Amino acid sequence: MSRGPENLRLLPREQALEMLEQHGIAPTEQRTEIARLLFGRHQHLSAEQILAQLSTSSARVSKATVYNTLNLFAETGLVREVVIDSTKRFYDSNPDPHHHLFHTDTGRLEDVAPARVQIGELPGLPASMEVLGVDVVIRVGPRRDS
Amino acid sequence: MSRGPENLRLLPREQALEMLEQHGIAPTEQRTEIARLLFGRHQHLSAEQILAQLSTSSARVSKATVYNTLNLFAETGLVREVVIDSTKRFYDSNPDPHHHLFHTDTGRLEDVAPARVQIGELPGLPASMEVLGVDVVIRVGPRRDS
DNA sequence: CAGGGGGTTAGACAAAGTCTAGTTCCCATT
DNA sequence: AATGGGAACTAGACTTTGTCTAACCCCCTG
Ligand SMILES: [Mn+2]
Ligand SMILES: [Mn+2]
Ligand SMILES: [Zn+2]
Ligand SMILES: [Zn+2]
Repeated sequence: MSRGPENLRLLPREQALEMLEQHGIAPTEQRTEIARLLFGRHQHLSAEQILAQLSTSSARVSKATVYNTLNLFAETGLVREVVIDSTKRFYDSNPDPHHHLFHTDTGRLEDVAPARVQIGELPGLPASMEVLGVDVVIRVGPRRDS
Repeated sequence: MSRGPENLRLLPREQALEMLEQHGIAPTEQRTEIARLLFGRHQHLSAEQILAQLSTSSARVSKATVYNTLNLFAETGLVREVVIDSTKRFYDSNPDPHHHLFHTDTGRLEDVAPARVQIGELPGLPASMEVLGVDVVIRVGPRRDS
């Protein structure tokens, strides 16, 4: 289930700083490097993958900081946390609303345009509660001949 | 996050055996006890909760067997595995198609009628692939005043 | 120069789940 | 009756993912 380097790409430092700025996050060196890596493209990375990538690069970031930073990014809405594989959390760099196709054979996660899924109104939800998000995951896999 | 006994109820042994039978699962004592507990009502239990319940009852079942059995139940489609909190898997005894409301404050999972969730055609899905299921999770929580 | 707060770090720790090796049980064959 | 084999169960070691703790660094401010 561990996919390759996937053609690494880094967001220009300039833009990473801007993203942190807009979410009220103090722009430290480590946070900037994590943002540059994660937002270099639309992708779904686990903390483990980010940690591995950073450890090869010149920018060394500790495990604790990777986890702290990703939690911070998620809390402030900078990144979207996606839970599917029960053994791992993924961080989604695609900021637009969308859903996911989960390939059970490869463990890969693919984006799906939200237009393809329509959700009706929700029944009575207490006024004190609010909808924080709607996650739609379409699981696909090799046809199991019945 | 650990909720109480929740008014324990057991499925009659007769019916548990029938369920196992219908899914081609050999009816051992342990599997039967787990089925009786899980299917005693519509609910969402973690392996941990099942293990805890069984350890108090007269039927003693080991950790390995609880996990093995739940995996077996999920593979054969007897039970539905629901992943939300990445640190725990839930096993859903409600066999009917439905979606979930996840209360982020309590960690509780609530069933939602499958209402209108329409999936459009998925482009570029190879003929060798099939949709295994669609999971919709609506995350709700206390209104965070902004 | 002293104090304080935010941030980072290594490594200890915790929790969920898997794996291993030994055992029990059942049934079929001799 | 004895033997053999396979399926299932078990305790406990182990792995993986993520959190916590305590020390440290750095910068700012008084
Ligand atoms: Mn945003
Ligand atoms: Mn079924
Ligand atoms: Zn995505
Ligand atoms: Zn349910």
